[in-house]
Amino acid sequence: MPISLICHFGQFGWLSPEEKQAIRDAATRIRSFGPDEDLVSLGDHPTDCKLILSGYACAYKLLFDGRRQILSFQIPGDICDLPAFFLGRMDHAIGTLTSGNVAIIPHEVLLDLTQIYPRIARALSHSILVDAATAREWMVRLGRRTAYERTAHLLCELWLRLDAVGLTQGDNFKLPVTQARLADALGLTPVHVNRILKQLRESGLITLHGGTVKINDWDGLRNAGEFTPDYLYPGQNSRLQRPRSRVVPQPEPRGVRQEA
Amino acid sequence: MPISLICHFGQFGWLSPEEKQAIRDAATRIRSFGPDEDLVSLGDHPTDCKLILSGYACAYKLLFDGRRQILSFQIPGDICDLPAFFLGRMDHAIGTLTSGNVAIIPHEVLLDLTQIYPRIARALSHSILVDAATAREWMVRLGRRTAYERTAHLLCELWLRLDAVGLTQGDNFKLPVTQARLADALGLTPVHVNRILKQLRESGLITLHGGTVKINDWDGLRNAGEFTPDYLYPGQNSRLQRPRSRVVPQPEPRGVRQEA
DNA sequence: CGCACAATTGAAGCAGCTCAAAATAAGTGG
DNA sequence: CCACTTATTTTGAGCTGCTTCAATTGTGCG
Repeated sequence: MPISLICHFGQFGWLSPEEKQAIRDAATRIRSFGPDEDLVSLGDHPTDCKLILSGYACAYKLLFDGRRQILSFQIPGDICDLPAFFLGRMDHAIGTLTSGNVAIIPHEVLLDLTQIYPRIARALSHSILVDAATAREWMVRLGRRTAYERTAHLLCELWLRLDAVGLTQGDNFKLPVTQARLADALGLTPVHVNRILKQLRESGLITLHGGTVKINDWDGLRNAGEFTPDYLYPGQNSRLQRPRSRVVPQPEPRGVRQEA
Repeated sequence: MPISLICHFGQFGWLSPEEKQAIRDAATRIRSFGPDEDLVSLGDHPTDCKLILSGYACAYKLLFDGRRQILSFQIPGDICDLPAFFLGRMDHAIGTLTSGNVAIIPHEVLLDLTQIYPRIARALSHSILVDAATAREWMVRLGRRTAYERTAHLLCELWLRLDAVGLTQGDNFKLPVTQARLADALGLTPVHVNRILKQLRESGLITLHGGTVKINDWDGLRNAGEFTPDYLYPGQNSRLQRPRSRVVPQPEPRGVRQEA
């Protein structure tokens, strides 16, 4: 993906051309990544932000014995290590799911941007808050939904998020994610994910072939997962709509360092 | 709890006396609540924030058939509906667990405060980000830990959070929460929570009587839950330490309204 | 073609659930 | 302060959704 397209996605969708150009200029370089590597590791104190241009990543945490929980999927347009911009330290890791590339934006440059362009600060704030809302729904999914409901729900969420950044083709979307990784996201085993996907196929709700998901029956899938998209704040997250947040974060004056 | 104590807790622990007084003055009134009522409902567009002074509440979401997932516990010092200050709308509900009371702070007053006192803006921002980090650990708990591990982990977290606001007595803390509510937090059934608590008791890790938890074996409990407290950012969350965040949110100029 | 990884299927086990009842605690009105 | 009511905790027994273990089939790629 060319750098000129950096700001066509996600939370930057509703910025002005000037603001988008400022973000493009802020990217000091592009870094490509392969599948299954860590973009950011647990405990890191990054000094830059990574804006995903292409490819998919995920936020995750590990237990000592290797169990892994995926906390969110990171798609083009997402700044995958934005929490560390505010908190200074990563309390989780960011792993890639496919190959792709990211734009590197130094924290200090982003800081300046937020001071010059309040709407950019607003975009970052909004991203943090919508991520938190998505995490809340993720908790409900893990804690109180059956495997079948969970899977249906996640597929709905993925379609909607991908559609917001123009990465769907009608009812289809690419899901270049192994069933083992879906399992890590859903809190299930890979074997069971396989069986559930089979059920969803046999129910006629979806079709799966070659890493592409086709949603055949939107109402059915939405119903199966009891999916309501309000938590994604679609009216604001989408590039089709302008922001209406009343309140947003802005950076403080420089100089205070995070962590001893 | 008298209003003079409002700011002794939680994210306000490290503000200056002047800033604390400003928050005290911002509370237009105190409202008391009983157990098991909604402080804020799903879909609300609150115009004020509710700072818990005493008692316990929780954030939760319901499924249509009544299944409930508790997303976080809200303790004295927490502003339970802070996300709505930024996003305008509640994507979840806040229910009380005990009786208690809250200080009501109108959004517009809080907005002014954040503009006058950047450190207050920083405190709010920090609260949002630590809540998000806590949610990440909550997801791991729900998705990848066994019932025994989950319960041990949650008890560790609760002790630490309560201790940060001075609500522990040594290794003891009051947990005025029914097992059914613990179950909603842990993604389990009440019956199973009961059995797990029995196991924790019989392992000698905790003692339970009359709504009071005593942690007999900190190492054992920490180990059982594989608990590492870094996600709570204890160095900053505690009133014992001053903030070091580099970047914080501040409000934008007034006038832009949230939601159509 | 053949290697490595992913998807699929089967069979058996178990963690946690459901249903049901008893014991204990907590209110509550007299 | 007691008797009565109601909620909560506790325990048992059986069940099931998901897991574990293991083997087979399919698939992308050098």
